[in-house]
Amino acid sequence: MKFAKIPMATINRLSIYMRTLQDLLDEDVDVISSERLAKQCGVNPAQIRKDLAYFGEFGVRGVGYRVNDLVNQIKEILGLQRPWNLAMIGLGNLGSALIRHANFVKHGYVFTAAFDVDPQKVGKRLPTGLIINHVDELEELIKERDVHVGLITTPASEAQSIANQLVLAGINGILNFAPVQIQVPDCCHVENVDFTIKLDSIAYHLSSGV
Amino acid sequence: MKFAKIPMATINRLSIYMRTLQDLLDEDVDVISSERLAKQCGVNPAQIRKDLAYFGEFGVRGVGYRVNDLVNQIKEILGLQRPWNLAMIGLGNLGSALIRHANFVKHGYVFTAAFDVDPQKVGKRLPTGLIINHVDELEELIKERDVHVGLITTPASEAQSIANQLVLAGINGILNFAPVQIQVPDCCHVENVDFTIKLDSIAYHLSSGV
DNA sequence: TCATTAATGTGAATAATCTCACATTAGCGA
DNA sequence: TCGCTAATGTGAGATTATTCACATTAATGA
Ligand SMILES: NC(=O)c1ccc[n+]([C@@H]2O[C@H](COP(=O)([O-])OP(=O)(O)OC[C@H]3O[C@@H](n4cnc5c(N)ncnc54)[C@H](O)[C@@H]3O)[C@@H](O)[C@H]2O)c1
Ligand SMILES: NC(=O)c1ccc[n+]([C@@H]2O[C@H](COP(=O)([O-])OP(=O)(O)OC[C@H]3O[C@@H](n4cnc5c(N)ncnc54)[C@H](O)[C@@H]3O)[C@@H](O)[C@H]2O)c1
Repeated sequence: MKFAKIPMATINRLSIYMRTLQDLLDEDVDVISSERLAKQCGVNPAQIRKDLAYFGEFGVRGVGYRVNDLVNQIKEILGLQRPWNLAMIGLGNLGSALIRHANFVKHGYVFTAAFDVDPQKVGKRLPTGLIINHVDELEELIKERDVHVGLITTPASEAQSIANQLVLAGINGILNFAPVQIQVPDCCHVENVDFTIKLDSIAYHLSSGV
Repeated sequence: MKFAKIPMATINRLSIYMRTLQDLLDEDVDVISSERLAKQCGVNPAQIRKDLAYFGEFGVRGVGYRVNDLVNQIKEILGLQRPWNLAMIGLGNLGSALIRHANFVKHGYVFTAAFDVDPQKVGKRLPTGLIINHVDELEELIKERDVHVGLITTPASEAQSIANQLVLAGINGILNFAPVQIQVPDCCHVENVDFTIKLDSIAYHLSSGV
């Protein structure tokens, strides 16, 4: 089953499996079957086995998966055995809430740069110790601090312009929180986060006969 | 094409179309073809036509779609022609950032209740004027204020317990920001928001040969 | 050592989703 | 009025994703 094209959905599920497995580790669970893991993750057991089968054989037949090993295997698959450096662009309500959130560090993501245009904010030191720089210094600092991924939390009107600057600075991954579709060259991978889409989906389900 | 089962993916895309169309309205665009809209939304033109075809015929052959009409049609489909009342549970970093965000109101979502357990927070008035109540009063106030959807922004350890309380209070829709899979009866629709999954996906793409 | 067992790994079947290609039709101008 | 044009609406086909079902195999204990 090697070298097949990997479904995007598989990659996303691997993240979910990993989080659940990490919780299980905290509860001192050593081994888990695809059936039990599936129940906790809300998926089909065969789905888990198939997802993993794209990358190798990680289980023990008749036994299940060793939780600790599987976490490491999934980290390896996703490229999370190394730290990733992040830059936040836009330190408003959302950007500030995100950057102080401990969960990122826990998963190997480190903010090594933060940018804004507001003179009130530029120069300030964040709780993490990081200093907010002016967006004019974006290209220089992104290269200097080896930033891999940019998080856009500016107003929507600025998002495309920021994306352009990030691409110019050599960034290949963007997590965009602004509610616009940004255009980038193929070399750059964009993921969008938009909560209101999820709310709309709930509204639809509540309206249309549940 | 009526009365077919509607793909979940279609519902999510309708939200995206709607946002893009609203932007177009602001730019005084009256009419748009599926081709142009598709480009802006990053999808296939036939996809848009098919998505809309599940619900009726909204375009004009040879011309395109009237932007204003289509926005209204999509709102109708998604159940957004009426306001939805939200409750935020957990007014920490994330909850506070979200509740002061103007975008929700713009899309017809109104926070009518906010809950926490922290004595420092309970009783305080938010910028919107809403007062934070103790989570003990959750059931009572949710019924009283006709809340339809609950947003969980408590620590992960509390999320399941809050979900249980929301269900007991009669809530049928939950937007969960805590990084755990919560279990609810079928009558309740849950959507999860987890940014780190998106980051993992970016990490995967950056690692595996781009 | 070898049968038993339990849960994996996977080919095949099914289901869901997307894309193509084109017949259809509203609007427009001659 | 009628033909032309441009873009919709949609059946059929292609693709992608999920689930089933079972052959396979590591561990265990008699
Ligand atoms: N806050 C939320 O809960 C929330 C929810 C969903 C989406 N969003 C989106 O996230 C984005 C940020 O939301 P927010 O509530 O934090 O807004 P905000 O206004 O509080 O913050 C925006 C920040 O971006 C800075 N900024 C503006 N232009 C800039 C530029 N060119 N370069 C760098 N920085 C710049 C501003 O100075 C400000 O600090 C918006 O696009 C919003 O729609 C926010
Ligand atoms: N902040 C982020 O950027 C971010 C990002 C991703 C996910 N999340 C998740 O969102 C959740 C909240 O994150 P945060 O950074 O705002 O945390 P936080 O600690 O700042 O806020 C949590 C709030 O919940 C309240 N709370 C605790 N128990 C409660 C209960 N039983 N009932 C009601 N309120 C209760 C606390 O008093 C606090 O105000 C966490 O699950 C976190 O993992 C946060």
